[in-house]
Amino acid sequence: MSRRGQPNVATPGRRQVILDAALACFEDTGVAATTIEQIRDRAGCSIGSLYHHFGGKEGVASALFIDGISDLNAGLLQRLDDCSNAEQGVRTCVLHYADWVTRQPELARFLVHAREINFAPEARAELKAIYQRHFGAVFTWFGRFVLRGDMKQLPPETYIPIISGPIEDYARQWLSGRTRTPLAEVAEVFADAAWNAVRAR
Amino acid sequence: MSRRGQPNVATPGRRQVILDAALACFEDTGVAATTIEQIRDRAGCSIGSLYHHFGGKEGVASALFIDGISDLNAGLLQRLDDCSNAEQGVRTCVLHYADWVTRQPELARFLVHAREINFAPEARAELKAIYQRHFGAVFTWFGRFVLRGDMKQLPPETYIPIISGPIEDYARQWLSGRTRTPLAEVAEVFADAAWNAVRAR
DNA sequence: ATTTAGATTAGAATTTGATTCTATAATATG
DNA sequence: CATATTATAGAATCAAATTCTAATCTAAAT
Repeated sequence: MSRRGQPNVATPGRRQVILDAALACFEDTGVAATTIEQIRDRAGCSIGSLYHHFGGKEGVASALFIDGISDLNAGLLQRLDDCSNAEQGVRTCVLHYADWVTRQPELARFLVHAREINFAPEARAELKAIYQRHFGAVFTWFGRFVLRGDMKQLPPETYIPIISGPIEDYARQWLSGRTRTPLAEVAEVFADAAWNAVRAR
Repeated sequence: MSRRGQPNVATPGRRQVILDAALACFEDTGVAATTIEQIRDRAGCSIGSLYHHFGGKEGVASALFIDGISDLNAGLLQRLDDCSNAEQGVRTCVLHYADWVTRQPELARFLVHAREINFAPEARAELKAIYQRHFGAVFTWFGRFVLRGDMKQLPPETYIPIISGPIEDYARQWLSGRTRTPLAEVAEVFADAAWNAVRAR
């Protein structure tokens, strides 16, 4: 017997199961080194199913990446809503990143190390749109404080690196184990540094 | 005729030829997507030769990475020698990085996007040693200015992210084409920001 | 000058992993 | 309940990585 396929019972969450399995594999083995077979095995699905949903490893990675970035971004915008001045806003950018990375280190590790993935054109386009929307909103939020003279006037493309660069760099180190001090313990230092770097004086 | 191998005339520079070919391929196709065959073809060597020298794509990448980092680090230490106060030192860290990336964008692009590579244990150990030596030297250089009270006293592991994080983040954007303004045009802004973030006040 | 050991090169053979393809079953829709 | 669509399975195929053996070169020793 065992002629051909014996598809499973309906598994509506199959997509998410595969994503979770993939993240776990990436965490264990590294993105580059995990094989489709490992993901398939961990997810308990067939090759066919995996390709049906995602079209390959790159597709799985894209989906994971987009989900992660979207969550990170949405959280920041939410917290900015509660801020009422430039300093609070700047500090929130830094602290939110630290919190988010601390809360989901596996996903954060993936996001950080996935920068190099060759996303397909569609995924790239979607990401570009996400970034544009997000940074558009962030700049709108901060714009008034620059105009009002609370923050230095700088070339626009330099604000994000100045404010977020340091905490992201430190997070990368922490996530890869090169540093032990938890993010929470140094986040305030980075928040201070960011504010000192952009405040009008 | 053409029974077996017909090794070439001695090619002492073979190692470097392969490294150059690899960098060119990585630049064209991306690290993940270039195949051994492409590198072999561009280098004009055999598979055997490539594996003999590097043991595979990962080995080629490691060697390239270590060479690049070493050059970057050495350049900084050299330039720090000419600095005589904390502000000069901090600014030099930023400006040197900007210069270096501008001068060899291909290598820089590789370094930045190679973070995710699964280096072999030996390569990892070598890199760790390189970093320890380098950052040891850098901390020695800056230490006196912290003691003297010219710079803020901060958790030691935060200085590098604060000073170098922003320019590295911007460089990553520039290298991947998401930003047009050349590094040289914004480097001073990042140098100012770095100094403002760490100066005693 | 010969011999020998180690380093370097070559490319066929093998292995491993990615991707495609066809068949089967589940689910939804009229 | 017929039909279309979606989801699943896994064998077959394809492509790339890696191994392996043989040939050639280089340099040191005699």
